[in-house]
Amino acid sequence: MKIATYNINSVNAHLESFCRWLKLCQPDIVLLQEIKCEFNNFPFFDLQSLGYNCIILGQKSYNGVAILSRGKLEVTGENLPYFSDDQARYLEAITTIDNTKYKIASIYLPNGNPPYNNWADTSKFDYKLRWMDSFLAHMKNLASSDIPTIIGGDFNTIMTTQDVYNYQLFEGNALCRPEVQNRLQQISFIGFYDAFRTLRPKESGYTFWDYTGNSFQADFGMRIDYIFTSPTAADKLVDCYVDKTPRAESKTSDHTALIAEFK
DNA sequence: ATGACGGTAGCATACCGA
Repeated sequence: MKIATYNINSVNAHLESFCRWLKLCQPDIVLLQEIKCEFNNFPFFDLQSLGYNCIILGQKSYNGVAILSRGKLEVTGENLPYFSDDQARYLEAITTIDNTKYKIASIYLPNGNPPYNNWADTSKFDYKLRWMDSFLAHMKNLASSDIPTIIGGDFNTIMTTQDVYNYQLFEGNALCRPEVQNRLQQISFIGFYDAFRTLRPKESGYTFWDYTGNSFQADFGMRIDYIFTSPTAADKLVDCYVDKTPRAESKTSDHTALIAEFK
C-alpha cells in the first residue's frame, strides 16, 4: 500500500501536473492540503477518471483538505472534535486497500505567523497552539485504535536544525517556536512514529521550498510535511521518502509529496 | 528589514503563506 501526502496549493490551479504525477506515482491513497476550493469546485471527475474515490472538506480561497483512495472511503471525522473551527483543516476516514482496513487523516496545521502588516498580532499563533492541543487530545484517542492509523499532512513545524537549510533564519518563526515543537513532539509520546525520520535518520527530508529566488535548485528547503503512523501501522511500514518530481514542475505547489509504503 | 513569488477574490489591490 502506497500513501502520499501533498500540500497542493490549489488543486484547480495545479490539476494538470497533479494528474500527470498520479499516473506516474500510482499511490493507493493521497492526502491533500490547501485545495483552496469548495465542494462544488473540486475536480471530482478528473480524479475519479484516474480511479480515485474522493472526499473533501472544502473552503473558499483558503485551506481545505481532501482524501483520495482507490478503495471505498467512509468519513469518520470532519474538523477536530470539541474544537469550533471555521477553517477546513482536518479530514479523517476509513478506507480498505488490498483487503486491509486503514484509518487515515489529512492535516493542514495552522501556520501561526502574524500578518505582514501587524507583526505584534499573536492571534494566529494562539490559534495554532489551541489547534495543536485539540489535535493531540484527539490523537490520544486514535492511538489506541485496532485499525492501523496513518496521519499525514502539512504540520507547519520545523522540529530540529536538521529539518531546515538555515535554522538561524527561522528562529522566532512560528514554525520553530518551542511551544510548537514541544507540542508536536508529544505525538511520539502518544505512540505515533514519524515515518520518514524513523527510517531515514540522516537525511534532510525537505518537503517545501520557497517560490522565491532559486530555493528549490539551491535546496533551501524545510521538512514540514509528515506522515505519522500508529504502532500497528508502523509494524507494516517498509519505506518512507520524499518524491521531488511534483516540485520540479514549472507551474506547481511550493511543497512536494511525501510517500510511505506499507506491506 | 524587506521583498521575492504565487494563489484567491475580483478588477485594484489586499490577504495569505513558510
